[in-house]
Amino acid sequence: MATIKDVAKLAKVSPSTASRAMHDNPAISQKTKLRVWKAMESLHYAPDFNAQSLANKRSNAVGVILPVDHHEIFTNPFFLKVLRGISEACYHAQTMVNLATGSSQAELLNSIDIMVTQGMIRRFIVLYSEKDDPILTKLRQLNAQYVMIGKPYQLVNETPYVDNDNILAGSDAAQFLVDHGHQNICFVYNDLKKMVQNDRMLGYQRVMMDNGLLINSFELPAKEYPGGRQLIVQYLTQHPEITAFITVDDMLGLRIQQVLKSSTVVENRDVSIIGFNNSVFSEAAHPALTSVEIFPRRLGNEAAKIAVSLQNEEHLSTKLIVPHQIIERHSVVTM
Amino acid sequence: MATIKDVAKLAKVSPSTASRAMHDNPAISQKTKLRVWKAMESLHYAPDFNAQSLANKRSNAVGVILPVDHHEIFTNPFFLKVLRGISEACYHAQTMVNLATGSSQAELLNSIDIMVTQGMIRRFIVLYSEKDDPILTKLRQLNAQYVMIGKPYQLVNETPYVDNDNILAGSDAAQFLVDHGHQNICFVYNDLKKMVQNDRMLGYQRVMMDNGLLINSFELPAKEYPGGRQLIVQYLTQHPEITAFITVDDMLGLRIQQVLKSSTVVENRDVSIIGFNNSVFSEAAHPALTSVEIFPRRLGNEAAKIAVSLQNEEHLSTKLIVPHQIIERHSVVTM
DNA sequence: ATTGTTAATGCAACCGGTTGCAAAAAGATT
DNA sequence: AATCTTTTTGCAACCGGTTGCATTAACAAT
Repeated sequence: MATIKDVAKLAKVSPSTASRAMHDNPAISQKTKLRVWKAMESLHYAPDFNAQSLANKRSNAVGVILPVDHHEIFTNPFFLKVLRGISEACYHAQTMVNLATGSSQAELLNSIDIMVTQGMIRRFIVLYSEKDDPILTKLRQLNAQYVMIGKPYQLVNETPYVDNDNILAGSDAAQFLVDHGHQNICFVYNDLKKMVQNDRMLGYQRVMMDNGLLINSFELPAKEYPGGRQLIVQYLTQHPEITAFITVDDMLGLRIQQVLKSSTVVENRDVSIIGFNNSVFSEAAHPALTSVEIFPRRLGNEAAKIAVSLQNEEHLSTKLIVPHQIIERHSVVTM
Repeated sequence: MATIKDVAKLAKVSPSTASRAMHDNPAISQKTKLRVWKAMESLHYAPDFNAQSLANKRSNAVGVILPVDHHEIFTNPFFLKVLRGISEACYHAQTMVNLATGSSQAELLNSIDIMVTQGMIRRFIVLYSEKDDPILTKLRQLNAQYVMIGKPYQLVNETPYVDNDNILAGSDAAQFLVDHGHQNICFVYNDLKKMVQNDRMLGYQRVMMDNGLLINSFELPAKEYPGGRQLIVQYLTQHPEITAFITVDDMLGLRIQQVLKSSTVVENRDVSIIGFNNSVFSEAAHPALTSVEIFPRRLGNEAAKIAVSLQNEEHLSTKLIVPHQIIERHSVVTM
């Protein structure tokens, strides 16, 4: 591997000049810059990552923070898609991607601490947003920059983020059902601390109110996985008026669908379902699930682009809204 | 942040002694070691990651290589689970996890090159195994160490890997069907260059031959996603004798299931299905898919443990076989 | 005590970059 | 030609660790 000294030698300048030329420092004359660039080229020079981080006291890697997953549930393909998007953007930005590690919240917090204090990583992408997240407190306390995927709960204006317009998406889903003649629609969620879920619910509520319809919601807690069958049957029997569900993730929709198909108690009940995330599996379901595509890869990609451009102390709060799109399949029928 | 000089000062030794004490170098006396350790403790000292990498010319991060995904298909939750396992192990080993980036094979190759030559990352975990993979050639050429998840195609004996016994898993799946009275069983795959698929097929074949049964296989190529419906219908009509499928991934099974349920052409045909990977969605299907659980998190975890313990030039080739388990649900019926 | 051996420590250079500041070069002014 | 400005460059220190080798301390043997 060529070092900057090799470059300097070849260009007949000092290493410091080579370094400055490399960074297009205005103090260096055009002539020598060209010489240095040529030398870099011909030696296939690329700066050493660690040396640079050490000298700059700041690495140009971004940290990626996945939600801790308590119950093996959130092996949701969504995150993998997001990761692909991040990976793509970081490739083009010549930036390394570092996964925060750990399997509990405490471990994750510690991991982030290490990444910042020992690894000099100062920019993070947080792949989710939930209320009162200690991770964010930690990041702020460490003086690290971060972009979120999902709308922040606090400091909305100061935090750069990329998100779908989940309120709108929730409205659209609800409106879609209303347009198909449904009046008794239930919103199914998981954990309202997650901002996505919260926002989608808000959107749903707005449409219901605008149409003078009753609001129904049903929590199918993460802990209930993979059971929850009981809960679903119970809800269905207690609410015979419900003709449609909006589920905050396709998986919940799929579970309801399964219960509907397999439980004798609620047999022959025709219930429509619209989910979110357009997971590959919703397509394989029968009937194939109508779902809201939220373009996770794009979310990741944009988030990463923002992350790599984050300046040191500067708190510019870019926001970017990625569109969503209802993918119509067969799980919603007209009343 | 405390540096090693602060530690040295506090322990009244030179930085070199502090460094050696920290690494438990036998040249340092027990007395001073204790003094240094105490100092480290009280200053909450932890070595700077980049400085260490620079001085050692080797970082203690591991690189993670996901398969390139050509058609947005392999957003398989499998990989996310593996990642969780890796993340967990690396946390405990105080090792950073670096994702190789890029969205094409060429980009990935380049990314790996950069990680090694500029980032000094020398240990990788390759999350898949396929025949004639240029990624491996690159890794070898860069003199990097790697662990694979999945049995290597070449250099089986020299390459450390963790895998399920996929031949056995394939056999078990086939035997399971045979035990349920099936004789005409078809093996459905995606891409036989993937070693998992290849091995499972081998296992399947062995059982069929041992039982004097005919071997049938059916390729449902990745490119056909999300279509392939035609292909499935075609296969089913051309092979009326088939009563059961083994699919190399649950998703393929789910797709066949869907076709069976929704196509009038093949209506009323009772076909059993057993899949692999026990994805969350197979449970939500109707009938719930019987599937082979391969414990991806464990695979990732073990692979990471091996990766972090990989010595510099040494080619010890640990192998580790993670058990599998058939999760019996309702998609296989007795003939 | 003196010398020989071995164990324990420190000096100084190095890893590959960056940067403040002084020095040299180039250009402008008288 | 001498002096003053303004550009352009290089010296040397630094980032925070590691390590070969010389040095010193400790101990044993005579």
